[in-house]
Amino acid sequence: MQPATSLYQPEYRPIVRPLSTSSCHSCHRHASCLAHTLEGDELSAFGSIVTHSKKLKRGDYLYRAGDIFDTIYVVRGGSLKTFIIDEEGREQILGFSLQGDIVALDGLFLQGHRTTSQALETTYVCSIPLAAYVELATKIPSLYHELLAKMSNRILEEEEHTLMLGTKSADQRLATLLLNLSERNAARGQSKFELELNMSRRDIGSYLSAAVETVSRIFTRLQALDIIDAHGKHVRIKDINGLRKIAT
Amino acid sequence: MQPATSLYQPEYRPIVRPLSTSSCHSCHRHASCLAHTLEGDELSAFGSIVTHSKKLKRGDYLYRAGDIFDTIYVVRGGSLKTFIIDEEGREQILGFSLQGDIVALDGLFLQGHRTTSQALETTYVCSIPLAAYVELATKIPSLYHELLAKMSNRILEEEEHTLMLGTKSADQRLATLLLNLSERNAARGQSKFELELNMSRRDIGSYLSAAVETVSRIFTRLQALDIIDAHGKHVRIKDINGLRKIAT
DNA sequence: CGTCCCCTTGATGAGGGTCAATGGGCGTGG
DNA sequence: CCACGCCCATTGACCCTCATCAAGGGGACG
Repeated sequence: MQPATSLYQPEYRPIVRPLSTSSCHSCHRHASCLAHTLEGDELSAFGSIVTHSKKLKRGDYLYRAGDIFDTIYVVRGGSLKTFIIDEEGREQILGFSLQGDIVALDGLFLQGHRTTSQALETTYVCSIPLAAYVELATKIPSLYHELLAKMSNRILEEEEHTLMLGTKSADQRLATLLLNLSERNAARGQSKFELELNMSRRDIGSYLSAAVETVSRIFTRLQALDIIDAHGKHVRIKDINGLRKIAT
Repeated sequence: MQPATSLYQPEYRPIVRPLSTSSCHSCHRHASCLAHTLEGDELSAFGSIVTHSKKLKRGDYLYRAGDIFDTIYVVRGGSLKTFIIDEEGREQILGFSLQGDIVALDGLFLQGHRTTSQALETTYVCSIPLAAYVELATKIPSLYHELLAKMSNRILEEEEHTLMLGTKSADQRLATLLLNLSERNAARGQSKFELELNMSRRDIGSYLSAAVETVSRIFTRLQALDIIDAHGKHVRIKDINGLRKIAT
């Protein structure tokens, strides 16, 4: 397996969908957004409290531990990593947020953010001020339900993450992550087999609770088994069933 | 360190508070309950939708994976373990719920429970039907906020769990768990130094992602260091600062 | 009273962490 | 525009933490 190189030209280019205008009406992503049950006036009201397309460059923070929690974000394009740091400075990546994901659900109504969220590439988000959301929700109760459902789902996600860390070997964990990213790609109408890993190997290691070296070795191993084809950030899944077998 | 024995008579007995009557008004625990901001009529209205003191015996299930999600529970007394099982039957304990804890926040408004919750001892819970809660919340919006805050907190808890699993050694993890249980005891007005571990060593191992044998050995080690005094389920913390040092 | 599970302890080995070294890309500043 | 320094990714060597296997004692429960 080669190291990443800028000389390598992948045949594959991710589909870049046009960014929506500033209206929620025209946003083709609102099926995954908090607004997905809304129509007409309600959608307009919702749209009017949303700030569209805040832009982050790679490395920019969406929010940081200690920040006041006053905004919910929806990823419009790009990706983020969210992590938490303990008293000794040890860092644990909790998840990667892709297009359509809701970010920043911990700390709601509490003392502020405990986690930090950072862009992995140029990223666009919609910002929904919490106060306005809550006020609107008193008129449109389904907004409360949406938020509760998203949070419930976030709990489930983190529980699955714990399950993975607690019960699977490093190989299984990496395979599981690749499959997860593949599924999320597919759910967004993109390729199941072509992944752009904008996070570093170190980030992947942190998410999986494995050392960078271990991650690197497993990539090499998967490549040797002809299950994936990895060139730096770009990974092609060549044998998804083989990958599933390893993930189990 | 001795194995658990029924002949051993601990000097310590947990404080058993009297169970509340069927009214939320007289419940001294509602500071930690979803009702904690309510007073007067609102509290009465809340109380009227709650079924008080459902009783579970050790081993009984509060709910199981696959069950429809229609009720939120608050632990009134006793304790529960909540776990998740993967496709291969591997089990991961996600947490232990003590008096005052809200149980069953994953699966809300989704397809049902993914996890299973089981009593570790004789346990009493209040049951709050979700539909009635939501209806009442449209009149008392603070109920929505309470629930959102609890869920947000649950996300944070699980994130801290992930952080612990990902960054700490087995010794650190067990010490961290003991300190956590100690703090939660203290928050409920009970002893910081006397713990009743109603879960098995295997359960502790699962929660910490460690083998039973490892857990047992660490208990022995902590005992040898004169940091704890463990007799089966009963554990006395003799040197909480020593324990903190190990947990770091 | 037998069976099963829980807890503990010992012996052994493997999975994966750590250390070290190499090569390449990229951002910064001169 | 180039050079330097830094970070990223990979690979090899080594070793430590912890899982696994095995065995024994004790209690709970039918």
